[in-house]
Amino acid sequence: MVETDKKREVIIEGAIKRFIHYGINKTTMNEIAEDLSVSKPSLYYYFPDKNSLVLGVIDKIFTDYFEIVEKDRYTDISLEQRLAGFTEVKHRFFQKYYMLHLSGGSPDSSLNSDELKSHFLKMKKKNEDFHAAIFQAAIEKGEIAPTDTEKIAELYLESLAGITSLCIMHGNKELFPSKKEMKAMLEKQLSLSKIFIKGLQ
Amino acid sequence: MVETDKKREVIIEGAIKRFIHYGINKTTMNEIAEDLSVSKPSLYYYFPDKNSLVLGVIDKIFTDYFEIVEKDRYTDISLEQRLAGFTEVKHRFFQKYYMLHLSGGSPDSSLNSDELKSHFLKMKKKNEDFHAAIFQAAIEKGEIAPTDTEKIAELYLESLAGITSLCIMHGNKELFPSKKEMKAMLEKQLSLSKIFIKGLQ
DNA sequence: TTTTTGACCGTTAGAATAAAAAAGTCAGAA
DNA sequence: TTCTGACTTTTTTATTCTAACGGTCAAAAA
Repeated sequence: MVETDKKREVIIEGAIKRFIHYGINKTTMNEIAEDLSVSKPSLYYYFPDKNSLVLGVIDKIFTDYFEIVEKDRYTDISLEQRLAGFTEVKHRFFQKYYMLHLSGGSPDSSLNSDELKSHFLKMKKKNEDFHAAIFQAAIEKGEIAPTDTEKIAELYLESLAGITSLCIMHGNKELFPSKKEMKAMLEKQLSLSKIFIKGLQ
Repeated sequence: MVETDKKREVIIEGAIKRFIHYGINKTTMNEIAEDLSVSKPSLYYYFPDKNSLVLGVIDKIFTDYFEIVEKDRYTDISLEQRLAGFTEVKHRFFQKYYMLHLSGGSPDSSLNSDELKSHFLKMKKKNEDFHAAIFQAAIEKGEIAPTDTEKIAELYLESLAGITSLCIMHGNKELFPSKKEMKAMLEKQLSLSKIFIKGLQ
């Protein structure tokens, strides 16, 4: 039913608005329903439970992310430029969806259910595969030396994610990292990315 | 009074034994006193409060750490070997003192007081300076290209620390990361360290 | 038949309180 | 000067309670 999918989309977008501002745990199904001027049971007609809705939200966010990075996949730029671009995209998403605590290490971890965690790991794997393909292409172009692209992609992404993780934790107990911290974080990630690529040559 | 310092040392070592097993927050001053067969007020004679004792403990741990790495400072080995050695030392300390949650990002963060945090930052700075000097020496030897050693040292250490941080968080809610996770973490750090150095050449 | 809803139920997260245990103090003994 | 038993104050933990939340259902609306 295409009509059903449309409504699901509307609900997901409504949920995202709340989630971005208040976080997943502080957003109730009632609030989402009221925002959309429908009753709570309507929500439950389209999503069996809150977890499913959260899953839909996360899936949408990742779909959006992959859509953007896929666009850049076959552009003719250097590996360094490409990865810098991806880093910036990730950074934008990190900022926009910060309240959803998708980067893990959240104080009130929103992703408690095994279902969500497993889906999250799937997305992580997809991203690793995507980056592995990027590295593979770079090898074929002679930009970097041949290596185990899967391992390198994982290491590369975890190194950058680790810096994000540190930023979240060292955040002085504020709800939101400051603009300054955010900027410093991005710069560190770009520097590291640059050095990392050079180290692969 | 040298006798006083000796006693302080004994108390610190007793505290460490408890801290290693139960963590800082789950260790009481009474327990430390009983272990040493003294009364609680005796402890308070040598340390004005628990924070001071914790500070003493942390200071001792860092002193031990720096003592080890300083030894390797002027040995005639490659930068890669040297940093790999340091990484392994850090890893040993991380494992040994895991329950103290010195790497931050602890669920029950032991380091709440500003005094402790500031001391911790001092140790971090000292470690950064130490590594900056290592990088400087490597530049002078022609092992790596000239750069801003302070920035690079910070980035290098944070990259490795980030991996530790991810390891702690993704730890499946167990009290202790498994041997397997620990090994994987160390290997990632060594790989990253290697690539990082190569990227500095 | 598909979609929507008001009214309802069981569970849970959070506030409030009480009880326990911990940190920290002090007069005085060794 | 160093140490202790007995004490007070503060913090942590356990408990209770309640409001709010997630989720359901019979029935109405489309």
